[in-house]
Amino acid sequence: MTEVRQRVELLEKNKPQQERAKRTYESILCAAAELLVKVGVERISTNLIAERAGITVPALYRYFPNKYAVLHALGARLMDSQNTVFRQWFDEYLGDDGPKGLIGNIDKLLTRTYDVTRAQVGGLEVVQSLRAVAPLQDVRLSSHRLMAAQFATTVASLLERNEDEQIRMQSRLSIDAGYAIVEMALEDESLSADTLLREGARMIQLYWQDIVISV
Amino acid sequence: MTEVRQRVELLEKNKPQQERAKRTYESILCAAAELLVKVGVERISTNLIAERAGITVPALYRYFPNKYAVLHALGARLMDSQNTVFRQWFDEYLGDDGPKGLIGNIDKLLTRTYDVTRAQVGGLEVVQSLRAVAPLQDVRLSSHRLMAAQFATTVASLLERNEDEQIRMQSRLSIDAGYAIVEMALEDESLSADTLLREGARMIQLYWQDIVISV
DNA sequence: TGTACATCAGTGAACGCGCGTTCACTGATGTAC
DNA sequence: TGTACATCAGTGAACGCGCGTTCACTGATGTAC
Repeated sequence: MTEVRQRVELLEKNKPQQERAKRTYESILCAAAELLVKVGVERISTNLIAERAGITVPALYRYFPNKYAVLHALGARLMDSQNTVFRQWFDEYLGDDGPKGLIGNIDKLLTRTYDVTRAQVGGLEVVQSLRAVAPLQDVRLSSHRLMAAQFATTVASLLERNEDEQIRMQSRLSIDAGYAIVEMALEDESLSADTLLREGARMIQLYWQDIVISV
Repeated sequence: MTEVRQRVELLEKNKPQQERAKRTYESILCAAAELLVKVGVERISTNLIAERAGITVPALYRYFPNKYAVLHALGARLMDSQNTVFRQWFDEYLGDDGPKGLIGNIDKLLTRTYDVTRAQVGGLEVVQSLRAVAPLQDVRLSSHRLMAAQFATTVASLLERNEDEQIRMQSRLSIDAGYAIVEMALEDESLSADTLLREGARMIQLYWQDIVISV
């Protein structure tokens, strides 16, 4: 999605420095998250955000150039949480017995990712917006690419295999499948998140067992 | 996602009857699809759609009560195509040797779904909008539920197993995983769609081989 | 400890614009006779 | 084959409203002396 469409400034303007300003900044992000749930991406506006945050619109413009920058900040924060979860999981289960520690504990990763996304107000809506709004797509994509790269490098070295195109692709596929399963569990409330995540993890696990065996 | 948020009328108003009206109707859907690509869900409007379709706004209101109804029609049409692809694949590969015909040919299903989605202008953007816009979410969910139900019923009977909660969930998981992989191939152009779909199909296939064995 | 002052933070008011929506209307189509 | 007429399809003009954005301004905070 490197195509151009509409270029939009996503960089934030002034950083909040004083205590009061930091509270304002947070209340903007918080209001935006709530509105994402309440009215959706298609209806959210700087006016609505400022009103809900209890400030005037020019105060919002002090920190963000437009609504996309607000969503960007919100998305970047969530991707950060997810990356952190991944890194912690990775460090925790990367044992001495090759890639088995990782492959055998994918359910933990999915569950923790589910929990951390669910914990943030509007977590699911943020992810969906990152997907649907073109200027924000790179936030999600580069997060996934980062994790996939880390996974690929480590697993390749554990298997004493070259880190080739194939294993990078397999890693990326697994990362995205994992997130798709988490999103599915969040989207469809008629399903049991628990069993869904467990089965989803099993699917990815079986895939990697097959890859490992065939080496 | 049965929560209320904003209720929006999605039913279409007058059906086009005359030849000219059918062309108008089509040009509305076509313009909407193009605009979804060009400006995104957050910016699309009845004004823009009418302008691009070469008609005036009241003409659009003759057929649709609002922009959500237009997106709904667009989404329903795509889901229909995907359902048709699924049904055809299902009938084609449902052989006499149990579920092997289906399980062994998941790559065909993914490829055809990819092709049909790619063929529609704004196909990916439509799917992403169905996800991100709350009043439209049921279109996608019920499509996936339908396919999952069909798959579950058939596979359960082929395995001479009860169609219980578990096999329904496993079917649903597979359906959604499949679509996630197709969307991934459409989203990230830096990946080879071909190999991605093949590997993704293999992941789902290994999952079902394991389910079949454990009976 | 007190205060003057620089800088940071937020306000009120205003703007032009595109949005969704509706109205009474004109024009196009198709068919009954 | 021609035409009158009912119905279908699309128009032009208008509306109030919320949007994004900017301005000169007031008020709050923190610190140098």
